[in-house]
Amino acid sequence: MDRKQAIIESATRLFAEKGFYSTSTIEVAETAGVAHGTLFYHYKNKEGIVLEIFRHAKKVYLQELEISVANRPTGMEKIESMLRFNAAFKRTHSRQLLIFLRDFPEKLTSEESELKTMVKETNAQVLAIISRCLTEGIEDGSVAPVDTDKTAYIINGLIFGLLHMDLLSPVQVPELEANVIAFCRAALSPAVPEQYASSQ
Amino acid sequence: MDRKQAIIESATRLFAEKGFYSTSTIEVAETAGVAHGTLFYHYKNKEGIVLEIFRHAKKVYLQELEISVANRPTGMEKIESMLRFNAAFKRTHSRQLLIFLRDFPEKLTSEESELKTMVKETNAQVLAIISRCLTEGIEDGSVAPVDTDKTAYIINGLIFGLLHMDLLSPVQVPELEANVIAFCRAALSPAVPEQYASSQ
Amino acid sequence: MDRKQAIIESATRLFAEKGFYSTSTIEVAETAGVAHGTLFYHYKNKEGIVLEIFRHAKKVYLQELEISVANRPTGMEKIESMLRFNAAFKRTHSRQLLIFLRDFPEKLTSEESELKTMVKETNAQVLAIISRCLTEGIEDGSVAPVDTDKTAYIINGLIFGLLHMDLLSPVQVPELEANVIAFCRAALSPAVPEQYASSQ
Amino acid sequence: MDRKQAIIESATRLFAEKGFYSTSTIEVAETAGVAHGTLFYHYKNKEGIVLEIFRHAKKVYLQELEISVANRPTGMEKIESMLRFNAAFKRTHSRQLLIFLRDFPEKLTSEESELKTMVKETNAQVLAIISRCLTEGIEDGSVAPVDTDKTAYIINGLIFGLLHMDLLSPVQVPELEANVIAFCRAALSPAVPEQYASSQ
DNA sequence: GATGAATGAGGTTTCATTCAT
DNA sequence: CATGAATGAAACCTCATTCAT
Repeated sequence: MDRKQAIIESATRLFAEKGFYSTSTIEVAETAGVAHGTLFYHYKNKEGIVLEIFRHAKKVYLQELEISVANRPTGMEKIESMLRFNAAFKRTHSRQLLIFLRDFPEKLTSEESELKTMVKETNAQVLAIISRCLTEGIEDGSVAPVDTDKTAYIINGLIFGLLHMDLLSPVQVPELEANVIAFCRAALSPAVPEQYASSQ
Repeated sequence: MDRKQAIIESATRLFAEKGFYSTSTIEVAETAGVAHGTLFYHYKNKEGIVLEIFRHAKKVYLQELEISVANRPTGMEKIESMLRFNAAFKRTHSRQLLIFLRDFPEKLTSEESELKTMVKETNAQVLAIISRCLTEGIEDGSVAPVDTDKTAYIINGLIFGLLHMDLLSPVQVPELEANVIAFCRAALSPAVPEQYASSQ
Repeated sequence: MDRKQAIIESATRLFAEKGFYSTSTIEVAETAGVAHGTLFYHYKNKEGIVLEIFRHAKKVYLQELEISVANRPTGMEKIESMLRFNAAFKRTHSRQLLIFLRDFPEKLTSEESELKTMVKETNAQVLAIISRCLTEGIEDGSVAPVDTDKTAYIINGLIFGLLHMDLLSPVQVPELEANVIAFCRAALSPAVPEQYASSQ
Repeated sequence: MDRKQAIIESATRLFAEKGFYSTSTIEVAETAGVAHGTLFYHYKNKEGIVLEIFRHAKKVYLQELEISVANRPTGMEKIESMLRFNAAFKRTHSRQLLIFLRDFPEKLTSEESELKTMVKETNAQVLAIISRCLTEGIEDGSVAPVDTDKTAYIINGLIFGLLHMDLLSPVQVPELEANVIAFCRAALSPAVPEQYASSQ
């Protein structure tokens, strides 16, 4: 039995259920079936455990995000695919996302932690991907000529905000995937519908 | 000087700068120039202090939000005005928003606290306002015939996500106000531009 | 009952008996009859407790050392009086001295602690006092013309070394007070005894 | 490379630099380039490592100390030679002495350890050597008729105290070798200078 | 209304040592 | 001979809250 992996699994579950700060390292050890000290043999810190969780999630997220936008004919379809992927990722990795959204904002403004660096990197890559899709969309005519960088921030904000509402808000959020896609499609489509464009 | 008010002011500043959980009640008392015990004479507990901060911010936010959408001719313009108001509120109440965004996600999924109730109420009201604006917009022709409830969630998510990025994300976010308005306007505008609509 | 004082008294006893590092803060609290947390209300640290012990001992030591050398007619008699005072202080403050000699060498080479500063100051003052006595002794003819600064180091080293042996060495040290005085007197006396000096 | 020796060398360096208690066994192993478990294969425990260091230093010290006093014509010259040797040993074995002076006082008052026995033995031998030199000096007329045992304690205390100041004190200690010799010579010389003694 | 001394539960981390391989 | 994963005891310290004055 791999103790290192058992620790990660217990931690992911407990942190998601009870919160990082409300879960004691003793609980993690007990749930994983290892001695308390074993945690600190394998990971430097309590934070080290959660970093391992995030490192893995980040890697999977970025890899699959890249795949989701590849092999789509137009920029608009790439954006759409990306939105779909995000909705799917929320379903498969809700625990990791929940831990991150709920428990780490605090770290992000204060200390210069490894977490902060990871978030910064992930953010930058995601923004770059969105921006690239928009640029392609503008070139292939599927997207209106918007400021690609700023629009990337907006789409990223939209994804993040909906994720946050879904996982953390005390209000019940309905299924929005189709509507979000329609919303973005409408926002990004060239202003003049094609059937009219030809008549100009 | 009013001790009760001094406590709130110190707390707002310290919680915003250092985080709610990283600020001890003793620090709040010292900064406010009152004895430690005085905090608990005026407020039930540490959370009571932050609740007072939020209660006030909530009241101001909802009042001014209502005002911002009143007296606008069309639904679309109400939405626009609301977006503008949010950007302005972010500037005037960044500390309160920061405390809320950074430090309270934890409470929102776990306990059935007064905070949770407050957030639920505020959320519901904001969603209702947006939804109402959209309905009016559809009626007056300034907004495309969308599902008003779901679109309200989307717009709310967008606002929240951008707010979050701006205040908490380690990446530097550019000024997006005008772009956000353009984005939403494009997303919500009736598909057929007016000049063509008339020719149908 | 003064809890702050009770803590100091228990700590002095326990640290002397068992050593600073082998005494837990819980033990100190229990012995003093206060809650564990009370230690940290009154003192910043475990180290803070021992610093308080030293601060007091330092003050008493330097004050009484000054008194012991005042009002002695010659420099040689001042030195003698100082040696006597040191022997007496060893008897009245053996616990404080023991704690210091046994448990703090470690701190003195590494960190830039308050303890280090205190030791440095005390050392400098003691050296200055000895040096001053020697200078006076040379002027009044009771002390041979030695290098006062270096000799002050030597006498200080002698005092310290004997103290250390007495309190810490596993060998049993006999009563040496009179012999030490004779030794120093011989070392410092002008080379030519007075009865012969006149015949020159 | 000899693992056992590598461990001793790393330990000597680390213990001297960082202190025995602040150096973990894992650090010693890493620095020595051996596995953690290897330490406990070769030495019973952490203390066993330092005992090995001291055993060697003790042996060298006593051997060379004996040599330093042999073949000197008078008792006084033996004492002088011994003082010189101590100053030299301080230079060649500062690390071992530092570890001993700084980190082991604690052990010396409490447990009945092998270390305590070693110190006791060393101490007794050194005192015996000094005492013997003094006796010889008294017999050959180079030393005043002092109580040899007690004076041996005093000289030992002086050597130890100066060593301690030099290696551990936060104050900068000047070069004192010549002065210490002069001090002891003056203290031990027969009171009546020879030119007068003959005239009696 | 205001104080501040006192509490005590709770949490993270360190580390020498063991032992199966 | 040598390893290194695993242990678990022990320690320090923080802090919101209480309550007698």
